[in-house]
Amino acid sequence: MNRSHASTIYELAELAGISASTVSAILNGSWQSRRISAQTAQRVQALAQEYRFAVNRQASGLRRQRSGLIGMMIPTHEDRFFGALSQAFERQAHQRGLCPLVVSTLRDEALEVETVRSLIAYRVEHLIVTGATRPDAVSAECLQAGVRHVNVDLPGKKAPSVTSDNRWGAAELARLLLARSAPAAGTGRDALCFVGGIRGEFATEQRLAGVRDALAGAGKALAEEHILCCGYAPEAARQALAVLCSRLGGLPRALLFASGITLQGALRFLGGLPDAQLAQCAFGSYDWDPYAECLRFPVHMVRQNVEGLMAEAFRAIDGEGLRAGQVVQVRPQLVAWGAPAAAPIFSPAPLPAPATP
Amino acid sequence: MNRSHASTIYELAELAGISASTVSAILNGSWQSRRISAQTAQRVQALAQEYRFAVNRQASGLRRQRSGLIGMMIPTHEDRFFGALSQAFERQAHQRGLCPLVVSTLRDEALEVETVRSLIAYRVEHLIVTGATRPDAVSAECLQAGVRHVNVDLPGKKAPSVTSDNRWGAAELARLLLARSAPAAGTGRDALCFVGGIRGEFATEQRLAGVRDALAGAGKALAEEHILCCGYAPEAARQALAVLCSRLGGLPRALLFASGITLQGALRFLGGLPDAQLAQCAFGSYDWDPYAECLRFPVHMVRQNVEGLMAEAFRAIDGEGLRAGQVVQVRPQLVAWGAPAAAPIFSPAPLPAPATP
DNA sequence: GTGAAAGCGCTAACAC
DNA sequence: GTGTTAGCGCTTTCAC
Repeated sequence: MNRSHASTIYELAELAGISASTVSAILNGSWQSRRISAQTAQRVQALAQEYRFAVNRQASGLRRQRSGLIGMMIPTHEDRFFGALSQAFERQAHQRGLCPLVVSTLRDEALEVETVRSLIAYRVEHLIVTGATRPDAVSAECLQAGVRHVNVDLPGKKAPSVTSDNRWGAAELARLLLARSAPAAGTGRDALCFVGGIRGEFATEQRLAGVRDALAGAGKALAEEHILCCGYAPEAARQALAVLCSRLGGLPRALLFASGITLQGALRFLGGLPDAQLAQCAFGSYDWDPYAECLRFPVHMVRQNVEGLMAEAFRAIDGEGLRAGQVVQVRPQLVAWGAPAAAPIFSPAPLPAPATP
Repeated sequence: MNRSHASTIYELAELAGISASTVSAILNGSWQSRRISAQTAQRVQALAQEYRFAVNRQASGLRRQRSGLIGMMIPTHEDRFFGALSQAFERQAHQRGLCPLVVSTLRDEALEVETVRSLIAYRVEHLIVTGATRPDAVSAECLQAGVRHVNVDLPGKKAPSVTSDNRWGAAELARLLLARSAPAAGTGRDALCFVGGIRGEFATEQRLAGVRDALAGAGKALAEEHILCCGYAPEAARQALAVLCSRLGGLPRALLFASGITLQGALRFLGGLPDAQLAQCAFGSYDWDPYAECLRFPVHMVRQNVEGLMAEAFRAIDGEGLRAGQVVQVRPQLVAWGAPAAAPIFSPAPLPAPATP
């Protein structure tokens, strides 16, 4: 054991002149209850520090039947919402002393199942499933393996679920869009149109319900031809919007995008339009993006409460109340364009004395 | 073993009426070389499928001395560049049959070291370290543990590194900004200013060097007072920009932002300015964001080659040539504003016959 | 206060 | 072609 690389507790024990079981107790914090002298404990800890000794978590996990891992599945890393969710997840996992495992599944059913199997093989203690296309297929795997889990964003029937209060959020946003846009009576453009998302999917249908609530409150209805659920690919959104506009003969009175990705795709089309045309439409997006606050035209947004969603998810994992199939809704925040920025307008002043270099 | 939950290969073996080692060989693919009959193999595979059996990777990892895990550290998930990098990482890890482990370290030195220790404890086979504030401290841990690793984005001395070709990219961008902006001779505003990043940090200094190259080519120099390295927090960028403008008496001729995050912060300030003022300045960002293509004002961008960076990183991990301290540069792409979008402009036409609903 | 020893679930060398 | 067996590095009961 004279190499500088003590790689097992046995080697470390030998260096310290004590037994492996004592070292083990010291390194995993159970030494107090074993009444090991503070002196030996310190000596071993110093030694471990010096050799940068890292306990083998595979071995300890195997023995203790606890991996210390917690998993999260997301559709993609390239999305602000899921990025923020990952960050909140990591923070809370860390707080509980668990090692977070974030994996993306690209909204692919087969990959979702494959991934959950892999996570189970590594014996994750819990799993948070976000935006799954088939949450119940994922749940089936978890249930078989006895892994406690929660759905976030998109709910399922076989596990507790936490979602954004889509209906409320969409209704608020739609009301705002109506208030900020002018009727275009007589033209084919006097409509609020919904773009993006997937028909039949929970979040989409809830958001549509919210839009209907808002329209009903204004004595209007949502016609089928004003619903363009083209999925979550940016290019599909661009195309759907182009078709819509050529059908209507211009932009509708208001556009509500189902997600940040949808807005992103729509911008490819909108970016090419002259300001005069853009001014005829009120834009809203169910998802928030800092850049969208500074576009050429106003976009109102709904910002999901990421920390709130994760907090509820962890509560569900702790077994606090929620049962399979139950859904907790977390209210998002309406970010009206121009309202919160409050950036002090810079007023050109006579050149002040230059600050000393 | 009459519960429906076979959780070890022993239970599965009993169900199949054969030995555990045979089951093991069948499940991990080594059965061909053990000349196990295709028949038994099929039988066991079917059984495993039926019971959704998942081999315990902690145990197999322990035994084989191979965890099957590969780690990646990133500063944050809430960033388009690192999000894209994570996605590319996952794809390539998956391709090699490794389970990807992405963890964020919030540009915090202590957290970086803590995290790498944790990953080593789980016995990751390799590690990709991106945007680390102290890559060499991370390397020290890896070297001690014998974990092969690469730095990406920010290089280190103790491991091979892969970075964006910052100097080239920044020079191209700066040249474009000069070409797209008008001199403001005689005023204090006739300057290209650099905002964001950290003085002394590799990427920042390289980008500054690129800017100097471009300026030199135009017979100009970069004055210290036009360099505002305020770190990577959006709010700091907003503030730095506000101070700069009140010092100069307006926006400078051109602004080059060190990162997407910096641009994001700057927008909080720029968003409050009237169009006339914005028109006096050319904007550029070293990082790409789809939203930024549709702002009220033109922003030119440098888009890093994420797939290329990861491909080089994996090559380095495979031990292909690179030595500790060596740096490979991957050339990014210049995205000039207005150039690539090519979104067909919608021309308002007489309302066409409505598509059948 | 500390050590010896069994076993977590798997793999691989060896035996037949 | 398949089974037996000895660990991988750790934790934990029990013994002293």
